[in-house]
Amino acid sequence: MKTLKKRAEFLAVSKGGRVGRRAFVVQGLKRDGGEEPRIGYTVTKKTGNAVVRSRIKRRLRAAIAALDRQDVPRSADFVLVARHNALTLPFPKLIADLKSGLPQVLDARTPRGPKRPRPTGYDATSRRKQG
RNA sequence: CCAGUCGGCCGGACAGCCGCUGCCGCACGCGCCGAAAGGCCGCGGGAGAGGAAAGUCCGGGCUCCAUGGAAACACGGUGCCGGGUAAUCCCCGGCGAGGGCGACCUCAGGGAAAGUGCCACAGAAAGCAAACCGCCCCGGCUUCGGCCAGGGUAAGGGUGAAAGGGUGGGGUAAGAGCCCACCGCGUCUCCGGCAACGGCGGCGGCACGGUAAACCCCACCGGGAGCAAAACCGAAUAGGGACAGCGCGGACCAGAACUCCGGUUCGGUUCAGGCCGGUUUCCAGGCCGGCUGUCCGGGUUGGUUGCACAAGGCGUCCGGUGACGGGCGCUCAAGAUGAAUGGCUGUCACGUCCGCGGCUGCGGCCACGGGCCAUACAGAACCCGGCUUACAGGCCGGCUGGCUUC
RNA sequence: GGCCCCGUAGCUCAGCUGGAUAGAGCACUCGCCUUCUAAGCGAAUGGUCGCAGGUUCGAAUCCUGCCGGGGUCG
Repeated sequence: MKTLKKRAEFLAVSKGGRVGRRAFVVQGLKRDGGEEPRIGYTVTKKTGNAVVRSRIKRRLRAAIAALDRQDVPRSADFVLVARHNALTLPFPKLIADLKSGLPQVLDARTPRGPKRPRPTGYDATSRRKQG
C-alpha cells in the first residue's frame, strides 16, 4: 500500500469526504488516473508523546495491511486521523471500522471539507431589549 | 533483625502466524517509474532503540564562513588547591565552612585596606564615630519630688539583618582592651605540605561592618554558524557570471573646439570610495555600475553522498588512593527521511489485589486458589564525552547507628 | 533535528536593566444618574508574579535547574 508523503497531498484529501469512527476519522477523495489507493496517517501531538503516537500509527498500518484488496476502493486517497483510543480499541473492531468507513467516505452524501466549529446555541446579543 | 547512607547493575523471557528497513551473497530481464539525476522488482543468509535514545544545559570531533598572520579593545564563560581528559561549567583526590550521634551530605575563588554604588522601614546614629533613654562627677536653683548649665562615659535599655570584638575577672566617680586570662581577629618567624591549608610560638590591643549570583579589579579559556552544516548530480521560469562590442557614472586637467561666459562637447588621466568572519588597526589578497549579443555556470521540487570503524565494545594483565592511563587478545555491532526497528495470539517468570490456612520476635513471612485492557519512564535522526530531569519493580556490594542471642 | 523568544488579575500589558508599595486599561459586582437600558461618575473585589532550589537582611526582579507556550530554518 502506497502512502501519502507531501503536505499538499494531505491538504487535498482534507477537502474530500469525512467520516468519524471510534478510533479515527477517515478523510477520502477520489483521484483521476492512478489505480492503486494511497493512505496517509496523521497523529497529532495532542494525542500523546512519541511512544504513543508511534504505536497508534503502527496499529493503523497493521490494520490496513490486514484488509483484503477489495475492501479498499481503488483510484482514491485516504487520510486516517487517529484518536487517542486507537491505542486501546481491540484490533478486530479497528478492522471492522476501516471496512465500513473507507467506502462510505467516498459517498457523495457524506459531508465534505474541513471540520468547522459547530455554532453554540443562538446569539444572545441579538435580542437585547430596547428602550 | 530493624533503621539509615553510599556505590554499581538489570529494567521482561520463550514460541507461532503475518509484516517493515538496511547490509552481505547469488541472480541481473535490458523489464518498470521518472524530465533528468536516480530509483524499483527475484532467492537465500544474518541484523535491527535507551539508560536515559529525553531536555538541548555544557564540551569536543566534523563541515562551511576565500585563505593566512599579528595586536588591541569589547563581549561571554569559569573561579579553594592538585590531578585526569580530545575538551569542559565534567570527574577524582585533598583543604576550608555548615549540618548530622555516625556512615555521610550540602556550599564555594581572592580583593570591601584599588575604586564606585547600595544598606528601605525602624532607630540618636548604617560607616565618618557618634550619643536617644540612661550612668557618674562638679556647679547653681529648689516647693526637697527634682530642674538647669558644663563635663566624663558606652556597662545597661530600646531599634534593626547588622550598632565598631566576645566571656569572665580586676579596676573606676561611673565606665572603657584601661589591665589580665581564654576565645576570635590581624600580623611576624619557624615547622609540615607541590599547593590550598594546617600547627607551635611571639607581637598588636582592635585598627578592618555587610553586599562582588551589584559595577569592578586579578587569573585562565573562548572566532562565528551549524548535518535543514556541506559536497555532488540535476527540468521549466525568473535572476547570476564570463567574454565581445557600445563608452555611460564620479573626480581631475600642461589640452582642443564652441559659447548667450553659466557651461557644453571632444580628448587625456584616474578609481579616490565602498564591501570582505564582533569592532578597530596593520599587512598580503579578493570583490563591486549600465545596454546589446553569445556562451557558461549556480540553483528550487527531487536524487546521491555526508551516514556509521568510532576519543568503538568486551575480556584480561600492569601502574595509580582514585578519576584514569598503558599492554595483549577477541569482535564488527541499527541507519530511517510523512521518518523502519512492528501487529496479533499463546505459555511462563515477576509484581500487585482478594479469599483461606499456618508460623511469628506482631514489623511481617510462607503455602494454595482466583483476578489484572498484566509492566515504569520512555522511541535513535551526524557522531562522541558529561550534566540535568523522568522512572513500576528487582538484584549485588561497602559502611554507619541500634536491638536480640551466643 | 537545529536555533531563538515569551510566561505578572478572567483578558491585554507595565513594573525586572538599577532589589524594599505588585500597578494600568477592559471585564465582573455594588451604588449614583435615568421611566428602563446603554453611556457617564464613584466604590469595592480579584495575584502560588509558571514551578522548585540558591545568593541576599530582603527576590516579580539576580543565579541555576525544570514545566508550559510560541516563532523560525536554501
